[in-house]
Amino acid sequence: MRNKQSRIKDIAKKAGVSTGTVDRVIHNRGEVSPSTRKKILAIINELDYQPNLLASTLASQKLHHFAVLIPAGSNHNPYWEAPLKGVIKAGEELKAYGVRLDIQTFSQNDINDFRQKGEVLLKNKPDGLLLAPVFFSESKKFLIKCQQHDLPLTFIDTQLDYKRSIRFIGQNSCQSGHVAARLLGMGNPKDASYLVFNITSEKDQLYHFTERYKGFKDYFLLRNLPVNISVHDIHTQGIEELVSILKIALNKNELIAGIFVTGSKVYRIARALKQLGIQNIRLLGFDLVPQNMELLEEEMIDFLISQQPEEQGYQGIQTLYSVIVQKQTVDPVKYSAIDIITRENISHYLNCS
Amino acid sequence: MRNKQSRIKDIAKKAGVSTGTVDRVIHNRGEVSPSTRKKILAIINELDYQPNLLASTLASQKLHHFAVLIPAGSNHNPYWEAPLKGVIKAGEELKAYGVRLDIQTFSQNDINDFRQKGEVLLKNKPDGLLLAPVFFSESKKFLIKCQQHDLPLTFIDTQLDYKRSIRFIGQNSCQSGHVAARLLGMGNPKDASYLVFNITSEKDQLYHFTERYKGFKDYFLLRNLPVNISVHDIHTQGIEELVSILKIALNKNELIAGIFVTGSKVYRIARALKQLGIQNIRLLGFDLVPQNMELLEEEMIDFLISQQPEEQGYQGIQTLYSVIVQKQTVDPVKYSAIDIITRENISHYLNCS
DNA sequence: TAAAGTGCCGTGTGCGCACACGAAGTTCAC
DNA sequence: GTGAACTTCGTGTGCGCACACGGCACTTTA
Repeated sequence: MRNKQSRIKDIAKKAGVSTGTVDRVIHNRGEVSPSTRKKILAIINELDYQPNLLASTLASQKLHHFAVLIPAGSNHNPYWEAPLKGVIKAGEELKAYGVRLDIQTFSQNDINDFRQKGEVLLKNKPDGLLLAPVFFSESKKFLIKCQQHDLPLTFIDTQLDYKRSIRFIGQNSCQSGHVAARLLGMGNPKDASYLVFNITSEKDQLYHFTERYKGFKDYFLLRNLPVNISVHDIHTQGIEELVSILKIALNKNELIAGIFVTGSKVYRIARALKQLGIQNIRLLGFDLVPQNMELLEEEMIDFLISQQPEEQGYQGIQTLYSVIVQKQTVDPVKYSAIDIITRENISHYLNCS
Repeated sequence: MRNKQSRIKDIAKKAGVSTGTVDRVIHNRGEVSPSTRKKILAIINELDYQPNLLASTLASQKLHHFAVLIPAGSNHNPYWEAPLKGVIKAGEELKAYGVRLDIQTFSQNDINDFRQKGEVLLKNKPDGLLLAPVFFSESKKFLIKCQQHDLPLTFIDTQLDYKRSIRFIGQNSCQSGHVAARLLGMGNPKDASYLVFNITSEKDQLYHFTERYKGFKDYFLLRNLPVNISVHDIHTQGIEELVSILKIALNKNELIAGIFVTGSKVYRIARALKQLGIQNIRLLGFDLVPQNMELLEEEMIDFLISQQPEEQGYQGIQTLYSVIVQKQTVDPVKYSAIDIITRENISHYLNCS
């Protein structure tokens, strides 16, 4: 048990060759006769040789260049600050391993910005890319260029078809809709009524919105619950439209048991409800952005569903490293946890360090 | 931006001394005149020198010895398999950094086993210890011996008073009781009735049970909800006692809105309910052990609250390393997230790799 | 004044590995 | 049978750091 890790030198001695030859075998650099190669491989296997990563990265002064292309966080939608934080954390950790990040964030409202930043990144010939392809068709075009560079990449948040895709890291949106349905539906009559709001200003997110709604609806369908769901798509910024829709819905005979907001703008519904003086309708939305956290604290929002965005950014970079540098293999899809946040457990989801 | 990390050699050249002198300053090994020392420190500051961890650990062939003393997982209570898994994972990662783990698990029913394993560990003079002090008074005695060795340690699961305590990693049990109350109480009438079960076979866990119950009760108190809570302490193994208690409770006039099990044995209540053919009572308990997961799947259990046990083990070891070896400082308490698990999101909490 | 002691510092070696360079041995053409 | 080309392998150096050793200048002691 106490025998130290075996080194290249040990293998060499045992095989009766020099360390250089062993090294050539390990790195498949040829110039080794088949017989000695076979002998050395056998010994490597026998000793269960694990290369010393420290010494290895220290000696090979290689630099690895990873590009990051994700939306910028804004006051209006600070969500993307979290993945960025994770990316930076991973970057710090991997700095000693010769990893250099080239991070570009683009405005969520500006397709041209996305295109420009993308081109800047590709110019530097990165060894890998972390991409959040929130603009669907523009991302498609961008991926064609990536293909030309034979650039391996990981997706976060949204997944697109790409030949050299290493991994998708993000939420199973349909399943998070299921969770939402359970939390909103719990304890309510079988034929309760629910409101669903898709509140969007940017073009992106549409995919997640529809998938979440699908999951929500299917939950009740699968259980044969004859619920009443009315969906509202909101594109305006003000609160007036929301207030009037809520007013109309509440004036109907049926009881509204819960409100499902398919994205992070749930705080706007909460404010509208506040304005109307309504407290007793269960409200659920997504993402731990400050506005939501505040209203969760006030109990105007009952549940938030989060997807560990910081972890996604972190894993995105770590995955690039372990696959591109360490040549490991990973599952092509990694779904993030669907965290259920209430006023009572929110504190544990804040400093994820 | 493209300047490489500065090295000891750079500092030496800039200060007009040799690398040996710089090294002596960095490691406070004396034998340096105050004036050159000051000069070197200034340059280190100016260049924002960060030692290359790879080279550093590679050169100093130090071995660090960490001991681990936690309960063994059993068929009866497999919970502790999870922290162990985390411990082992951290051990693998730190192997290259010269960390060696000495892991001892003890039977949860056998105080003597705990004592013996503890003595074995101390004999090897570890540099640090990860301890789960589930036996209260015996752990106290053990800590006195640790004190004599001036042994730094991290606690997981339960915290005790100890001078050289580095960190406690575990759940805020009171707060998890709050979460339980919200999930069980949601949508129920103000004066609903709840059953609470403390199911214990071992002596441990008592602390968590009472804290969780306290949090549960306080939730309703704080909101002035005149709920009706009846508590049952269970020490038997069979299902009969549970069935009869449930029968009696259900025959009363009041409606039972939810059942709160303060520990991981919630599956036993679920089985009793199943036997009685009762479906519509909300049931909540703790920990992702296989029995519970199965019944969550069947929707006999509505919620499980988990505390990231694998992460706790992992963090416990990582903390030892960063504090003892890397001389970093950490908060004395690190509460784990209070995960809310339902049938719909359980899959994301299984393979935490 | 020589010997012994002290403060301060430079040099050299090695950690395990990557990789360049060059030295043997072998094959082949003429 | 001689040189060229190729195959196969060993040696040496350096990555950034830790640490042992020894050396120089100066002071103290007899």
